[in-house]
Amino acid sequence: MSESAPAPTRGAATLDDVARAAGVSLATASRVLNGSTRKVAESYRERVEAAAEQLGYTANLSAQATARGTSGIIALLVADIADPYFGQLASGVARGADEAGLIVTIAITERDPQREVRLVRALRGQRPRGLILAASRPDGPDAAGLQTELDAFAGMGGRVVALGPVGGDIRSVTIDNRGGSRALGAELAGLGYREAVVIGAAEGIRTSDDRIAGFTEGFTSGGGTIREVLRGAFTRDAGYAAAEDLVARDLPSGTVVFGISDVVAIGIMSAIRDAGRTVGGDVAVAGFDDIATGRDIRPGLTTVRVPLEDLGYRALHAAIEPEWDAAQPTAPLEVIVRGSTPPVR
Amino acid sequence: MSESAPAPTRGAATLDDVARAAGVSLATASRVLNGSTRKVAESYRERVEAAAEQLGYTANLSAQATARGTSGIIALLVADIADPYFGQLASGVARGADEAGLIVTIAITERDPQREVRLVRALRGQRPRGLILAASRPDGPDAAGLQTELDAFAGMGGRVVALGPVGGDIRSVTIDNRGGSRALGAELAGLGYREAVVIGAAEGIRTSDDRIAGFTEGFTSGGGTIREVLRGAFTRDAGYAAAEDLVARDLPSGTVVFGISDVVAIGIMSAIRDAGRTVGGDVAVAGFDDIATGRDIRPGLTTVRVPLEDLGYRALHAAIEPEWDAAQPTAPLEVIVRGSTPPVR
DNA sequence: CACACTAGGGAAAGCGCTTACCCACCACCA
DNA sequence: TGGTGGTGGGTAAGCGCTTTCCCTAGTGTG
Repeated sequence: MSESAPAPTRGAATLDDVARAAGVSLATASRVLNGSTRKVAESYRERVEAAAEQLGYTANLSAQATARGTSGIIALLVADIADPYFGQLASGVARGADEAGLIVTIAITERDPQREVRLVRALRGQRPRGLILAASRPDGPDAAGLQTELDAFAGMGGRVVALGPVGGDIRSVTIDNRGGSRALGAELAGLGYREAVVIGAAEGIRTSDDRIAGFTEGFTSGGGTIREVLRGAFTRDAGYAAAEDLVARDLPSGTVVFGISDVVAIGIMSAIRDAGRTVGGDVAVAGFDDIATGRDIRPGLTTVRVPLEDLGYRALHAAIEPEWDAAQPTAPLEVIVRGSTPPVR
Repeated sequence: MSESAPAPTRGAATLDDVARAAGVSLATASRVLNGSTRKVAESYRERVEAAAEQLGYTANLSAQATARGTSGIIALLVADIADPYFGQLASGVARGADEAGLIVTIAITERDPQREVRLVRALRGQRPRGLILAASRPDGPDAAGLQTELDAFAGMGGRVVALGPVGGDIRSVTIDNRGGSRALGAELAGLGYREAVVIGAAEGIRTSDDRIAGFTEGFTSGGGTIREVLRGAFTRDAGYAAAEDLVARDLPSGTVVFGISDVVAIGIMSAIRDAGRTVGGDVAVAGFDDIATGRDIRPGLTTVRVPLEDLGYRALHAAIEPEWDAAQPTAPLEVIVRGSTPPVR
């Protein structure tokens, strides 16, 4: 009688164990279990499969990667995985990777450019097939160091994909930040708003700059005025702090505050309320991204819908597809007006 | 003069390249760069380090894992990374892993038990040092299959850590779901509520069952009555759907609805509002977990604070520490009363 | 019936590392 | 001056796979 427990006594079953159990050579076992162009006779195939099943064999991916010289790994670099923006993005990446039979490893930059450089270097050790950079990087002093690492990465055969436009021959998945916020600005002007304050991230961060520029274009061409542009970061707390300051100084009723992202906008809303003002009729607020939360807060947050999950999915594909159409249709953005920006009566 | 560009022309620099460039043996280079108990003379060390730097060498982790027979990888299994609950948890895991110099790979179960089993098996291929199961699994029909995979995993030398109590010799990081919700129930009864409806996940899901039981104890012992327990899942949409149904049928003003988790509670709040009712004075709502969003919605969501980030961090340590005190002090839970459950006047 | 071919299994040479194990060399001591 | 231990570098044997070659059979052809 044969053992029915698939448990090898010590350690994991190796291909060698399987081959021995099936009474075939290592080569044949490999061909059957881990794919090959070579055909294997049905009778052998069955024996190998049975043995593998019996031993609970799973190929050792590290060894496989060493032997093949390439590794089914996709590395994903995000600023903060607890942030819903990155969460949704990661979700799309994970889905795509799963479909393609790839594994995703994740690393957190904590928005620290130096840390980002270190992480890219460390991740290189895995010899990933692709590296997806979702962390927004300023084009600051560490950009050179990053570029060096990315070059090394690419020189190693890995593909780098960035979210947002970048220089070099790096593939990137972009959204029309400028156009989206222009449409938002225009829409708000159309609703009757005439005064706006923008709360953005630090100058030099491309996404932030683009959104600010677009919003300004749209809002002013619709007849509005940008009273002020404050700088913070892409976080809820930065939005809160900036808005707190704003309210304390001077924030006339009827003003609309544009937070560079929904996360920021949500912080802004809280600050406004904590200061005893109300969001909507008194102070209007708008964001960008359309994270899930925006739907559930009251009033609902006016924003620009970004297909984040889809973006992650596309980034994954940009990382694995041999050919890549750089001029690929960028996902359409859509302005979503909710209660946080009621029409000015 | 020496090259200043650290770019190897083709492929990544190997340890062999470094050794050759430094004029030392492979063994010495390995000892210098990748740690060893053996000492290496300063002069050699310097030469090796210079060569490595010069070539932009980074150890190939796959090869290292194959040779060492162990892999600095921690696998994390979550139901949905876009869900803030798992996002915060993952954040803690990532932080701990980073501190320990480990890499985390993430996989998404999509709450599908069969998929979970498949994923555990696939993840085994990486021969991870540890596997953290954060997906809530029902003790359903697939439990046996999962257990088999987990045993195989453990038999391979990997450590399995589950969030929430489990059988077997699996380490687990738990929180006092029952005690927390008991306290919440008591608190709500103390605020004057007398009628409650609970919206939980499917029967058999431990976390849900514990929270329901605890809440029931606390609320009834405070003089309240549980009118009804509805079943859904740990998602916003499930909460929404259940509450929608509830409101349509019959939901007297003054009732408090306890959502098994904040995510569910947030769905409940939206459904209540979309039905034209108001949250707070009319229908009260409470949740569990204290995800970040709960702070920013209005009224604020009454909940039980769970240190999610910390939980993830502890799970990571449970996975890597050789010794593990199962009876470790479980993080204290704290009831947080916010505007969604005003005192009954 | 001899002669190409064409499967298709197996032996063995890697892949990039780690790590016994061996050994030359240099004190140090009696 | 001849042991006798450290030190510390190098050699080579793996780790678990993949893949190139080689080689034996089986097949079809004139």
